[in-house]
Amino acid sequence: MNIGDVSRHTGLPPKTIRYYEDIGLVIPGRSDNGYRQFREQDLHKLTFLGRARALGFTIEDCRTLMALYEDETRASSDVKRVAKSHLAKIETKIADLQAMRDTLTHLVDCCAGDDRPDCPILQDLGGNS
Amino acid sequence: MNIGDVSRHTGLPPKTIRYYEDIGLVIPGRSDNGYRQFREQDLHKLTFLGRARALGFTIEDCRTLMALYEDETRASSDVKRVAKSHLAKIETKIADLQAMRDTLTHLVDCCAGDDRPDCPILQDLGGNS
DNA sequence: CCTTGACCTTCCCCTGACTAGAACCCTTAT
DNA sequence: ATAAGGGTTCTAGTCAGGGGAAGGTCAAGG
Repeated sequence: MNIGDVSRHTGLPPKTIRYYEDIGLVIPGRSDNGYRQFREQDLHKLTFLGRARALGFTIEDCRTLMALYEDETRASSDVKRVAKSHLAKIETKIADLQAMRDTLTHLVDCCAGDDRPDCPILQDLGGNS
Repeated sequence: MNIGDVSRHTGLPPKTIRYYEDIGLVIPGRSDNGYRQFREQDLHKLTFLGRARALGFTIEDCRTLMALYEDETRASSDVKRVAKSHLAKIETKIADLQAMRDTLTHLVDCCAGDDRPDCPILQDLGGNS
């Protein structure tokens, strides 16, 4: 299977797949003409990576999760720890963004949005709070 | 005022302040010894930038907002448009993160987290959904 | 006068997770 | 023969700075 087919199967851009090879997440074989040859196993790995990335795991987390995935003797607690740690980061990000959103929403609501220069948004940014 | 004092006043690291000069957001003077000399106006600008960045505006947005801030003939609608556009991006990010959080929370809750290898998190990532 | 330590300068490389583009090779169809 | 549509490698760019080296400057203390 060539990289284009893999791309269509996994939804990952070819560039991304090459990048994943670059950093050692997949190691496809090569045909005589130098083209990457992906097996069912590689495709499975890439799908795994795509899903993990879609859940926001970092590449390093993905590396860890893949290792656990392939380790038949893993403990599910190890997986859970990685996931919970990631979850905590997500919660933090959400809270930060919500704080921004609340402040911004308030400011936007206070701004007339007409052709006059008076603007509570700029006033706030300028320190006149 | 030297960069260290400005850093303490604004809360911005010296590196960040130099970076802002680099990209033309502030243009401090220089003393004879080559040190940057910040005036009240520069300090004010940097405070503005710090607040805008804290609200998640991109550097380019900050550039736009600063220009509007200094333009006495601005229309508040221009400011509001920038803020609303940014707000929309924040809302999108929050929604994305919440979707990740919900999925992850569910998976984490389903995972025993013990020393056995069975793990619904890995099962999901592996495509057995 | 000399040294110490805190400050300042520029310079270049590093981050994450790719993406864009250039220059080139391979295969198949026309 | 050539054109289209794969594939390859390589470099450089993104965003918003951070780390650290090599060196200049300044004020206080011995």
